[in-house]
Amino acid sequence: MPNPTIYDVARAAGVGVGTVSRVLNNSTRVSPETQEKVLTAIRELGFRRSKAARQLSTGTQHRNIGAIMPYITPPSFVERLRGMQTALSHQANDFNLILYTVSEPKRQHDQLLALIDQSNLDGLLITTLNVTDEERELLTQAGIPFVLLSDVCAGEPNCISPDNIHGGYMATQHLLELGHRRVAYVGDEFPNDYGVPTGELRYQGYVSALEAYGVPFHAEYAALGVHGEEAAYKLTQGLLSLREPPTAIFAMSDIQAVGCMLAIRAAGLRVPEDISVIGFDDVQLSRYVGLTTVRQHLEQSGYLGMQTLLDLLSTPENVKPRHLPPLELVVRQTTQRLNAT
Amino acid sequence: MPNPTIYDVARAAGVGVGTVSRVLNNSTRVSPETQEKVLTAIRELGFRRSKAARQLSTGTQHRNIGAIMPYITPPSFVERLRGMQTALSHQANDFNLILYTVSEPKRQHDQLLALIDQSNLDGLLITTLNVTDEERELLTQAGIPFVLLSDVCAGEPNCISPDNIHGGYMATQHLLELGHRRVAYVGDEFPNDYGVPTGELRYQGYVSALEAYGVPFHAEYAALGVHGEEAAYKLTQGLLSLREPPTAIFAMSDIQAVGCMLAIRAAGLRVPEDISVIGFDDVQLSRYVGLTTVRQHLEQSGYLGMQTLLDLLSTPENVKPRHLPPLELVVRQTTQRLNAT
DNA sequence: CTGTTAGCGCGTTCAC
DNA sequence: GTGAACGCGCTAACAG
Repeated sequence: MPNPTIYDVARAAGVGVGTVSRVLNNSTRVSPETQEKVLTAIRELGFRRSKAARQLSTGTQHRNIGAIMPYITPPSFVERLRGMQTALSHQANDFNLILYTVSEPKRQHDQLLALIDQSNLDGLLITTLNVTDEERELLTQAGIPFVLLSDVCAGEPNCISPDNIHGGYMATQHLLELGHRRVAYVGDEFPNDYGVPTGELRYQGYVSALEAYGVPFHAEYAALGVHGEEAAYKLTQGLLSLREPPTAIFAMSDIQAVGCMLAIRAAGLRVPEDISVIGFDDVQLSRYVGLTTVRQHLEQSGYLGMQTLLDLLSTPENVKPRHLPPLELVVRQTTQRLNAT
Repeated sequence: MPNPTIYDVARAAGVGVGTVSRVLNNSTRVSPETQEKVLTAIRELGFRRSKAARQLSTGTQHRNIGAIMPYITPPSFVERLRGMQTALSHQANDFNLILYTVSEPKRQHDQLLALIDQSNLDGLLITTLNVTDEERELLTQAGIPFVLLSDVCAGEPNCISPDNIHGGYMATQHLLELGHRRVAYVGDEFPNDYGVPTGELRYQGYVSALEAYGVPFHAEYAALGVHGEEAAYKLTQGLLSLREPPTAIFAMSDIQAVGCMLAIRAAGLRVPEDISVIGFDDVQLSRYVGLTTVRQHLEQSGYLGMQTLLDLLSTPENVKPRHLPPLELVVRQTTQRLNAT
């Protein structure tokens, strides 16, 4: 008997199901001896009551909101997650937040299908993941409202996303304004495994800033690789070994900027005296290491995403799109004027 | 009509519930016109099918594991969370991970009760939170196995926890071995809001190391406050303004160590030339800032905690306690021999 | 105090 | 193709 029910327990204990239910909910008084009989029966059968049946019977609907993202390793994802959780605790305490990560990029589609099929979700927050039209259709068909926190949905009301092209422009502009001309870019290769163009957009911003300032683009200054600090470290080593190494680097994320700085220092050079570095995101870490960066209000984007989703759940007809504050240049200690020292 | 059912939909569409069910699962063929009728009825009524009923009927049990922690702000919590998630994706893909944070310490008990009462959980991972005997009793009574990742359960099989006293000793010992005698401690005040003695234990390690090395304890070197980088910053300022400031600081967490370093540098002093700093945890951040620390394998502790819980769920009778690797001293660039420069 | 029974909302046979 | 039953496991209201 794989899944014993209260009936099995009742039979084993020689009582009625009502009695079993009572001891389960230790509600009304049950005689100590029958209570004991029931308890032992439960133990021996390994009985565990079905949540579904309980919910159905009591009418207590559990509301679940899923948050799916590639992983929770880079701080930027965690900060968004925190924003979501905060919004939930502020506005809707009766929702569960279920965390999903994509174990493998190839499995993303299957995982999404599983989520939809299980249909256990009332809403879904999709972070930095591409969603095909077919998947959107399945989601809406399954009645699961969703909000996207990525660049694949710009302009849609259920989309929270900064202007990454502009952000890339801002970062590069900052370096150019400081007099740098040999400005390198370190970022994700594109298209990436998750089909999200964030890296490409920031790169575009980089290219167009160079153009705007009349600085010729050099392909060797564009160092693209997988995401993360380690990869950025290696890419930077490559940059440093150029016959004309850059005097400034724009890394498309703070975590990659940290990798750059580590590589620069490992090579015996100083930041910013020898090479300026600017990142992107402004995660907490950046304050600690004094990194100049472009702030994209990550936590708030999670917060707004959750708010939008809750709107979608309560008043689907009438959701006003919520907007992120504009990107901000945050100047700290890793950038300086060319030849200032 | 707040919660329309398939019956309502069927009536509105002038069909039977079976048909509605069919279009819902777009299984067997339904005539396009009736399909349309049903769809519009669904839309107009705002019908959403009950997950509970569906689960009950299909027999698909959803398995949920809860992870509750005070917050997800400090990286140490996130790293444990990541370990849990990884273990889940490795060993049991059919479990959901539901994240709970304690909005207010006072509400901790109520939130736990709500979790138990909703009884939506198959298991619970409790991180850095104190659990009273009464709460444990309620949990077991509700048939919810749980694993504790904190210091309130040392020795129990469902407990994952490092030897924090020893860790505090190790950190302090490192500083003392380097010749420091004016060794300060920066850490959480105790008892803290969440009733967890971690801070107190590390502090005990600090005190006993001093004693072992024959270094008199000075109360003014023990700087206690709320958790976090900002508080550590201020505590350090206080330490620096002493007539005999410390030459070394043991901060009970890496994040607090960062606060110390920021304060030291803001005061125009250098780390480690003027003051050595050692932290505790070895979160990712610490590698980036070159912090000397005591590694407690946070991610792995989340991983082991989840494994233990899964054991508890599958073979309750036969769970072998899982052990964390021993604490490790990780020497980087924020500590040096007294007067070495 | 305790056994019995009627739903909870949906999926799924069955006959039609 | 479609409607009408039954059952999923549990709670609650009702008799006893």
